Amino acid sequence: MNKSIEKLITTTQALLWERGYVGTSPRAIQDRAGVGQGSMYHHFRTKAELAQAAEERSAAELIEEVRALLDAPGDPLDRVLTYLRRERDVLKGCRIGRLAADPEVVADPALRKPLEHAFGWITERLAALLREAQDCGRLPQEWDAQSLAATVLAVIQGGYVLARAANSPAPFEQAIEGLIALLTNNATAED
Amino acid sequence: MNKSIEKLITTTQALLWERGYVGTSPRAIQDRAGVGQGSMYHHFRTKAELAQAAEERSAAELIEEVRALLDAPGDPLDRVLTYLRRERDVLKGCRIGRLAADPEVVADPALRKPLEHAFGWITERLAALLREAQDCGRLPQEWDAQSLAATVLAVIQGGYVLARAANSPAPFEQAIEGLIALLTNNATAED
DNA sequence: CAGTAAAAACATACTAGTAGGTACAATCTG
DNA sequence: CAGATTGTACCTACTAGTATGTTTTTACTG
Repeated sequence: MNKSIEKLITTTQALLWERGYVGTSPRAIQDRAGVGQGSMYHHFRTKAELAQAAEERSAAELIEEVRALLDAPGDPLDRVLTYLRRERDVLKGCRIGRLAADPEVVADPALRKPLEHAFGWITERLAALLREAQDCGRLPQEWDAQSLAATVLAVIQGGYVLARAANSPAPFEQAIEGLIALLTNNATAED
Repeated sequence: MNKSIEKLITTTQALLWERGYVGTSPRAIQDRAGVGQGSMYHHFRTKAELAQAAEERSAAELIEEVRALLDAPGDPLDRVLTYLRRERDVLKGCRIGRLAADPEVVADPALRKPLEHAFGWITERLAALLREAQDCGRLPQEWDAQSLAATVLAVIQGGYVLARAANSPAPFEQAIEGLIALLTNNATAED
């Protein structure tokens, strides 16, 4: 067990979430982690390398949380709705989506990969559930599950953006409710 | 006409879009604008003051562009769909939404206000059109137009996030197509 | 099992360059 | 020529490290 490495990664995760990649300085990481400069640069050669480790951890944690919700037993569409209504610290935003705003993250393949992986995984998992929902007759067969999955994830990510712009969770909640109305009151609802 | 003021504002608009508030330094603004430090600090007392002017300009421009699209003649729902399919430089993201990621912007009321104003205006305008669409019978009356408007805007903003994370416009386009399917293939479609 | 060698871990000092300004003199412009 | 504008110098603090020295572990030998 290396205590310093662990502390550096969790601290960097927190700072990346709060302030993004450009807004997070090595010094801020060291101070908050209570780890000296020499230590930090011993374990991680650059800020980017440490950020990458932190991103990978955050992506894995997010995937694990979403997997737990979406793998639950029950009706597939209901599980998607549960995921949509999941409790969130809305104004804090998404630990992964936040990083997509940083040009340095998007430009560096190593820094961008964890984002692509997390969002790719969630989209695929949602698409699979939505296809199940189509097979159950709860969604029209002619809809494209893959596109719909992207829509679901986009509403969440966009909801965060609107909420932070308004400094209020209300737009997030409205966006979610609007999507739920769209998903539950569709052409198959009258069967 | 003050040439320096104009150049400073348009340059800051561009830099805020590209790099956000934290990532934009006074020096970078001066260099790209070709304006000296003395000039800049003569016209704008702080970086925040200049950023605010740039944000207000960007918000006004965005509103004007959206207004032009949404005020066009024709069926209200079709106008929303046209807005959704509008051409965009997807990987560049939204000039306003990008700033919601910056904690310093969200924390400062003066810097946050233009975002709240722009998104508030667009949401209201969309909600009005969606209500019209309900009155035309193209959307179910029981849906809440305000929530739906938030959903539409969230899909766009979230689409940008997903696209940048994937370094590809594809997730954006999928999210839009999914939303269009939801909006056009609903319970009233069988009337 | 003591002793030691090597490596891993941590700390301190230093660096060139940038962030976000202030102070003030010089220069336009009406 | 007064007031608006601009250029230059300067400031303190921070960024992203490098360089170097000091402990602390671990691993092996006799």
